[in-house]
Amino acid sequence: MEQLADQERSYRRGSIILRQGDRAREMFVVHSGWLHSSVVLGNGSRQIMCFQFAGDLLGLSLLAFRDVPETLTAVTDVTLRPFSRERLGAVLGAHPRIGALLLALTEAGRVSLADRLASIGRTPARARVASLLCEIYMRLRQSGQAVDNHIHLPLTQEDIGDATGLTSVHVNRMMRGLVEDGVIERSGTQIRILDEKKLCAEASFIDRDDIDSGWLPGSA
Amino acid sequence: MEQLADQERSYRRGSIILRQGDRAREMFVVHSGWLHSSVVLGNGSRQIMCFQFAGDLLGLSLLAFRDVPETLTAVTDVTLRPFSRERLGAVLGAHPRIGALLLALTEAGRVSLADRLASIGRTPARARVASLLCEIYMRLRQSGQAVDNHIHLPLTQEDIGDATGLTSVHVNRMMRGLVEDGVIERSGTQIRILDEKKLCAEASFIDRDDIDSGWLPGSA
DNA sequence: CGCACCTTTGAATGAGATCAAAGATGGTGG
DNA sequence: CCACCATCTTTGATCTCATTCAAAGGTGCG
Repeated sequence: MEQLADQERSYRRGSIILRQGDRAREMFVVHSGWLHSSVVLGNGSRQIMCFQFAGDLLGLSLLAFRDVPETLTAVTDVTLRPFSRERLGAVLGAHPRIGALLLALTEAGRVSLADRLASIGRTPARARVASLLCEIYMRLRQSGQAVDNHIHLPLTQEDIGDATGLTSVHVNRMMRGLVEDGVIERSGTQIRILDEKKLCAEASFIDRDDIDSGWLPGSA
Repeated sequence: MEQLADQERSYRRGSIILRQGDRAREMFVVHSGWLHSSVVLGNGSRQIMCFQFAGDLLGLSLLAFRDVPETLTAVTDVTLRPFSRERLGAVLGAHPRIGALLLALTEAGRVSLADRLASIGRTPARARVASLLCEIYMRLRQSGQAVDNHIHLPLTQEDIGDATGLTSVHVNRMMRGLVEDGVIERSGTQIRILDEKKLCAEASFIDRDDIDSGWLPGSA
């Protein structure tokens, strides 16, 4: 399905792949590594919207807007496979099923963003941090990147703050609290989930079903 | 394009069209009226995600999930035109262009949600209220429902609070402040934008381009 | 006209921000 | 291999914005 992409491209940790406001050229499939998309506001503060892992699609906003609405930053070293809008258009024309599948994926992304919005808008700091950890943990586990309740979290507390709408100082206190209460364990960038149930409960975490593709039109 | 829908259905102001957690049956096109989609968390608080007006699509999450993730509530009396997933699937199979267009629309919805997330996560109360007013005003104006800088806002301050992550008490104080500073004017559910520039500036409002559909595959 | 709901206002409280500075950590170059 | 420097984490004190609680006006619908 994703032979539509060109050859791989590599970026260093910290690189900016797309900058908000730039004219968009292409979209990407993540081949390896972590990224996040964020918005920087007039007052200089940053809101991280979501994190992307291997297999995720980047820059689909190009489908709707000429100018990139969100900055894409590499959290770790990454490799991406770019593809153009025209190429995607051709594929969609030939394979309607792929269009429908993309539609479902995008919609799932929207729901995930909505869940984060509820977390930030309506829960206290500790729940927001728990929610972020929970979401990342679940996603990594689903793609086999969580071994034994144990994940690699290459984010600074500043990053976590920008994703949860908190200051890094307060993130520190909340994480510390989660450790003290035996919910998680930390050493460096490694995190172990000691009490998944409690973590999910504190986060008001909603575990969404897997994507349901039974309705898709027949493949062409 | 939207002959795929069945006959119109009417709902009273305050009705719940879809309830989170229910098994989804169908999607809708808004024919007339206002709605909003929201999530209620375990602690009883509610986060309103977005508002829908005539022409908007409802319940697309059915494309990805069996269970409805967000509650859909009628803000005013509304009329909707339902359509099924299978019907949409058939249309997509026959007209890839429509799939691509839907993809662009959904992506635009995602970006709009991201803008709200930035507002709630990273701006103070007054900016959040300004941002919500700004967004609603722009959307209504685009669909010709704003006459002379003047809109009908059928929301309680509680609603506005649930959309901005604030309490209704604080929303009241912020709105009052905007009035005192000559940014808006209110009487009942009517709102007049006196200083659009100032409103946008306070809101860190980002006016997105119109949707760009030049790349779509040829119609079938 | 009366009742339900919404808006407005004030005072007290509290969660999270801000400011500042002292430890850790790790990557880099010598 | 070690030392150094930049970056990140941790901690404390103080401040402030927003919440909470409570009660008094408005408004419109039945």
